[in-house]
Amino acid sequence: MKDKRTAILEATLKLISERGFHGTSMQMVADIAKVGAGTIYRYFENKEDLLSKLYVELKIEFSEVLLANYDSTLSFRGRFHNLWKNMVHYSIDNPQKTAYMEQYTNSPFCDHTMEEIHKKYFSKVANFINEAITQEVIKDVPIDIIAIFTFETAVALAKKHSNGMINLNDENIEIAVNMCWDALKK
Amino acid sequence: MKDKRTAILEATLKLISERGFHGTSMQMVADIAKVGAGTIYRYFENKEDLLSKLYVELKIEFSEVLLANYDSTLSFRGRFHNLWKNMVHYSIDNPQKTAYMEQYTNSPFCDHTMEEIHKKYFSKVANFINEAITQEVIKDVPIDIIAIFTFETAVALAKKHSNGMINLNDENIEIAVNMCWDALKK
DNA sequence: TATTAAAGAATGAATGTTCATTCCGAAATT
DNA sequence: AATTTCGGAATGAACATTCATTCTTTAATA
Repeated sequence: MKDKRTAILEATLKLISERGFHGTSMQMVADIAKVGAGTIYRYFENKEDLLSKLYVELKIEFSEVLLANYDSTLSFRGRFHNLWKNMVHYSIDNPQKTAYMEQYTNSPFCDHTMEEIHKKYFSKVANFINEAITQEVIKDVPIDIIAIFTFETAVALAKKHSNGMINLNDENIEIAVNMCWDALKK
Repeated sequence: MKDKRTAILEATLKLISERGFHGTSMQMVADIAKVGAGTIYRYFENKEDLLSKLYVELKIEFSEVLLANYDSTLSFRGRFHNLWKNMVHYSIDNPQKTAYMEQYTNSPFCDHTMEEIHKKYFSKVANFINEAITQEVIKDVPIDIIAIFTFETAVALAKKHSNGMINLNDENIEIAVNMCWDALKK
């Protein structure tokens, strides 16, 4: 039988991605997780702790996906294409996780504590970018600006796809990744 | 003395941008607006209605800012630069409004009703983009993809600036708008 | 048997909303 | 001009409900 902590996290993800923070009570989480309400407090300090732990776990998973097929024999452009497409495919395939992360990021829950988490888990991606800058393959621009053009566009595209507002088929993904690369390349 | 409806909207903006939906009660709004709690319900059906009306008003204001200095004698590139910079400057100068809109967009409050609102108020911007596509100045790509590369990057940059995570000085803005144009141009 | 885990009813604080009442300016009446 | 009447805007205490969290009891485990 599934571990209760995991069941609680999965229930939280499902409920909050569909109904938002304000629309999700601890009782609902307990019901969906098929767990007593009090049990949640054996695994998490309180609601805020639960939300924050879930966010961090999702971000770590996300950061690992990005470099899943990293291949240093490829050109920077090739590696970037892989990384970017990984991001889009993950976001499309996991709409609830994407919605949750976006919601959390834009809430006051997400304080400056999270910056360190981001720095820590995305350090390899940062190294890759910095290397590309050093080798004058992409523009010499503050890395946070590069990150925005890379991450935000991919996630936003996937969100709009999940909303049914655009159709992100392979052709459109190819178009988009090339637009992104055009923005970055020297 | 300031009109009460406006006072309520301003209080809501301030509180929710700082404390989020869940952290803002109607009583708090009433206190900040210096209004009785019941008075809110003379102007808005309920909390959801208040949040939605505020969002629509902000979006309309935003859409008007974009084309404030529209000048059809300029090149497409020139017009795009103006539009994009308007967006960034507005987002930087109005961090609370930006935070509120982002929070609302990523919440389940924001349903498909809002799509029509967006379509309506951003139609002039859409016309501009479509014209640029027709004249083969920018890539022939679904307009929603263009929109994401334009809007999301600008707003995300401004948000990170307001967080203190990057410093969006004039130089960086110039860099960023050029990156954006590189993504779009044919 | 002793210890830990789980459950879910109980609790008290907080929330959105309502509604009986007050207030205020303008019109009507004297 | 002075007084009364009137309408609706504004109020905020009161209400039912919901919520996060705690507590007590029961079950499982070693």
